[in-house]
Amino acid sequence: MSSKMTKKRANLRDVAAAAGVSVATASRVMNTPEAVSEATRQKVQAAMDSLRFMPSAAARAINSGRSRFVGALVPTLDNAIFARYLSRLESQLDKHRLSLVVSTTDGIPEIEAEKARTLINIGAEGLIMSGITHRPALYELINRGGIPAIATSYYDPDFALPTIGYDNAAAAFTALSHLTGLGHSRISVIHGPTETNDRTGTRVEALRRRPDGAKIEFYLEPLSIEGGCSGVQRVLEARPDTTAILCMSDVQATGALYELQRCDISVPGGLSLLGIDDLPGSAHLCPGLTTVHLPVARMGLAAADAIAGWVENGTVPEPVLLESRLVNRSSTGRLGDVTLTEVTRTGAAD
Amino acid sequence: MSSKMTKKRANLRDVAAAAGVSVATASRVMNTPEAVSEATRQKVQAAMDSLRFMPSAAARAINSGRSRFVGALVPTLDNAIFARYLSRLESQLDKHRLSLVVSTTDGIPEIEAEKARTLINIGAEGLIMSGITHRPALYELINRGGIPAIATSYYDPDFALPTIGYDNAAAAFTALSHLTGLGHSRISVIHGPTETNDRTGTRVEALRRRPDGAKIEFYLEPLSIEGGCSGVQRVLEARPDTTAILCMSDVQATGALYELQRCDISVPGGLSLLGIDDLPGSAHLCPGLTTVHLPVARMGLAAADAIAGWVENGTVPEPVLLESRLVNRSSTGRLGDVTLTEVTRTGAAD
DNA sequence: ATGGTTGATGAAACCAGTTACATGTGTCAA
DNA sequence: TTGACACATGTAACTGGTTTCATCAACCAT
Repeated sequence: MSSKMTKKRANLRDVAAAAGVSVATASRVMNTPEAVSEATRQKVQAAMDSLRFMPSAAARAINSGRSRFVGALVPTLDNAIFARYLSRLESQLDKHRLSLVVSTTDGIPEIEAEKARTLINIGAEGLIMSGITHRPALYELINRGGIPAIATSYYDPDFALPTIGYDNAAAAFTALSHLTGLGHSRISVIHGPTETNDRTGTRVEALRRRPDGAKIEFYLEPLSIEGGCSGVQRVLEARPDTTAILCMSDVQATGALYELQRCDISVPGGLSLLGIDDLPGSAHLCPGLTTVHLPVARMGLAAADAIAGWVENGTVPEPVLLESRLVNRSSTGRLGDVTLTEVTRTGAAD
Repeated sequence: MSSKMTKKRANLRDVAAAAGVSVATASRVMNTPEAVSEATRQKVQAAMDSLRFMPSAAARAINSGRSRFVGALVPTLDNAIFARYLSRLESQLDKHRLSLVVSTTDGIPEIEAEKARTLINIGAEGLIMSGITHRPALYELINRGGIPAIATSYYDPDFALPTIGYDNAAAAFTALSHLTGLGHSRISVIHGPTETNDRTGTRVEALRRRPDGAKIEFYLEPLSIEGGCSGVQRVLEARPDTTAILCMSDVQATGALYELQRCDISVPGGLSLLGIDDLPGSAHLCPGLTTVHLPVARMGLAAADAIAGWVENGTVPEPVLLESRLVNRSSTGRLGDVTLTEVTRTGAAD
């Protein structure tokens, strides 16, 4: 055994001692090398290399008060809509030299609050949440720490936190209007949980309040392809005179389309199908899914800028409303009409 | 103006002073409350509440030497295969009370090295990378800091770092064998970049070395739906006698299927189509995409356990080989045969 | 020759916690 | 009555950097 088996990672004191300088000088070599003479710089550099010195992130953070990362809370990563959003969020945060910690909540408020606590415990400088419905404990946490926090996927200028998102009620109504404009009045809506998901809740509520002359029935299903499948089964059984199915998410619409095809019901000849989200794959279903495009990439970008401005300069961001819009592909048609509408080839980039 | 506008966040000293105790006692209230008398505990707790005290993550980290988060480097979040993987990675890391920082590299080694540096700078305790081809600078970084790091999506027991993944060559060969077994011999392969992506590179190389009696031509295309579309265009132009198209990723296969349908070429009647990945949506294309299932969810789970064990106990993980397997749906058929094979309804959960 | 300025460096305080060790008090058995 | 011991608490060292301030030598203009 050698006399010194010190495996401990070298710190700045070790480096300084090895180089025969003070810790202050060693520190300067890292942060303000121009303030150190060339000879000393090289001495210290050599010591750092031979000791395999790596600065401690925690020690840095304790001085700067900065951790250089923020946390995002999303229901799931398995839905492409969130993946797309996070993708842009991460790349834009990177431009602000900020990293992204991702936490999934499964859409459960308790888990969200718990994960938010974890994010703050590990040092997140800011929080980006999904929607505006959260546990009181989460708000207390944010208030207590004065943590910059924004809510996304939902626009509400009156909300306590800055919101960056789209008008979910308008998106649902855009979808409904498209169907009623095509002559449909017996419409079945397949949607995910509304209790814990305010985006879905707002969409459903908008349709209940402004049925636009249509007779709408609602079917609650899990937010998955399978949910879309079973939703269609229920619709066909309970309401065979339905002429159009409106899914509150493209994931469910994908499942619905699959099930309709399995039942040999042509779309849009036999039944019109409409989604909300505009996933990357929705354009490539057959027929291409008509849907309401949600600008999640722009949202990721805006959210990144907003939280970055807040944590860097203390600028509390303004709410941002992003416009959703109908993407007319081939899964919807005029009532009683078999002519296909023009195909929009690929999804929009935003 | 009030006499004290001290906006600075309260620290433990402030709390201790307000409660009339020492910092040590205040600290104990947080960490070992059972070692503090009930009366003192309440005094301190009250002081913490009124001062809105929040412990500093950095100060904690500097003492414990733990940051409680690890970093993952993936090419992109936009491909569902990575989203699925990260989804499971994150949920399993959470069981180890570890958070996940996600960094995307666009498959560019320089960006990967840079982002790895950033991850370590902000304090990541471990690194989970994709594939085994990286810049020397990245290895130096890992070695210098002695940072636990594993490579995923690739199995190679001889690699310097522990690998957790599948045999990419075997996956490609499984796909090829399926096609040759159905009588196909004029096969066109559409694949993504091989220079920067060793997973794709290994798959392509495997097919070049063991063509299994087939005449294979290779078409390099971007790893996107559009890449699949243009790949099909090139195949139809350059090699119209092709009887089967093998895509090295489901994303490209999705685009290929779309383009084939646009050209009124039935699948598998006119042409067989095969993918690799088994995305959640692949089962719901029409026809359902026959593909090689890559166990990315199991991989996320294994990677989480591996890196957690390493950072918690110093246990260097063993390489893990995960089996891929063919998922036979309806996009491939016997040469000259129009009979559809049985449909596998949904993707496997792993 | 001398006062002023610049440049390089070190000593020590500081950030915000944790924790080893010391101290003091109260209880109980010998 | 005293020694032993548990319990509650305080003192101060410690984590690993950054930064302020002081020091000192070299250089330059007066």
